[in-house]
Amino acid sequence: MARAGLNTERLTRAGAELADEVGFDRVTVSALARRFGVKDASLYSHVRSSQDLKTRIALLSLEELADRAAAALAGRAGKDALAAFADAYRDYAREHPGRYAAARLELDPQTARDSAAGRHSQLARAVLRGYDLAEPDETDAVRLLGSTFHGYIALERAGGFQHTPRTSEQSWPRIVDALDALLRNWPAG
Amino acid sequence: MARAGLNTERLTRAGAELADEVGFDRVTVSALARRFGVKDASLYSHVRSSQDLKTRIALLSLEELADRAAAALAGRAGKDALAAFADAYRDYAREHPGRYAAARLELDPQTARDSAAGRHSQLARAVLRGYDLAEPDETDAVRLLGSTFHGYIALERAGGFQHTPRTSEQSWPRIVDALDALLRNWPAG
DNA sequence: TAAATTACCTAGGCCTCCTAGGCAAATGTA
DNA sequence: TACATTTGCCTAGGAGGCCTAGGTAATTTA
Repeated sequence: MARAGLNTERLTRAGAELADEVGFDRVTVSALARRFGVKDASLYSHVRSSQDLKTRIALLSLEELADRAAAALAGRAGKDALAAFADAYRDYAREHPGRYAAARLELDPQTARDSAAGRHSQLARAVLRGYDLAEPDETDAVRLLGSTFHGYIALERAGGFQHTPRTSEQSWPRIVDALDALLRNWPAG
Repeated sequence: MARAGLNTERLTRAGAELADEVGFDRVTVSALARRFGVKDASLYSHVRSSQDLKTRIALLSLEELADRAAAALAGRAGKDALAAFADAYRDYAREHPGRYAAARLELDPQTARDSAAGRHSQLARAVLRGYDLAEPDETDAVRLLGSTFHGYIALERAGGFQHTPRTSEQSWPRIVDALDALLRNWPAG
């Protein structure tokens, strides 16, 4: 019989696509096998477990997201950079909801260290170079930005902003404005 | 044979405890049945499905969390209220990680309307009464607060703040300071 | 071209979700 | 108190997901 030509990389990519189509939590070994027209057991030559598959999708997504954020920041500074950074995350989450969810998967510490997570905080620090923050304020500001963007995207995706006439679209740039103002006037310790 | 004395309420409470012990995503009908020493099938007289059980745990948690936030706000205003509100969420997440995760479950629109979610945004608006924001800034500020607190707690729980010497404990009050400063100096549209 | 490797298979075990139908305990009624 | 009704939990069983062991056929290497 002809072979399907599976390998870890292809499975990971197909898993990411599947996540975007049906949701990250619905990515299963069985569903992925079905997509390739092979039996579940066949996937275990390429992927150790269902958890391993999900982790690989998470790592892929973190890389993609870091690439996007880096591209968005190139040549920008100050508020411009802040807005571009913010939009890079939000746009990725809208275009690739499954991958974005994957990027939020809890990784074990070692895997996290080997991931693109470090690039993400470097990029956030790059945004802050346009403002005037000394340590430890810079670290706190990085945390604030990450928290706010992630939190907003999560609440938006969960439909949390649909109960008032003001759209999520309208609030978003104003929240970026507010963060910009805050970073320019960070309170003294 | 003696009966276990199950009912929807007891199952929901036990499910919430189970969530805190093993994680919300590990709450299963089987695990809950085991805890009561009955067969899985027996639970279906009290709960329609696994999803139904999880939704009930989510609603319970949202109520509890709103109660806590309301109690924290009583008699406070301004930055005091902001800090108490923030701490109420974070403390609940630490004491009841499974319930907190449950409270973030995506609810269908009707269920969300019937939930305590509305109380949560009312409480956030109460915090903002200590600041001087007109609509639509107030709505945007509510969204910012919700996003930031939720995002921070999520990143903290995922171990996202463990890669630098600055602890999450140190950053948190500074982020509350920063939000207070921002609310006092909200940028003009 | 033969040997070694690799890709996928079958078979089967375990777990979770959920339905159907049954019996026995608790509760209501005469 | 006796019977009827309701209700709580049961057994049986199907479907689907995860994963292992062991096999065979396709491909690559020597």
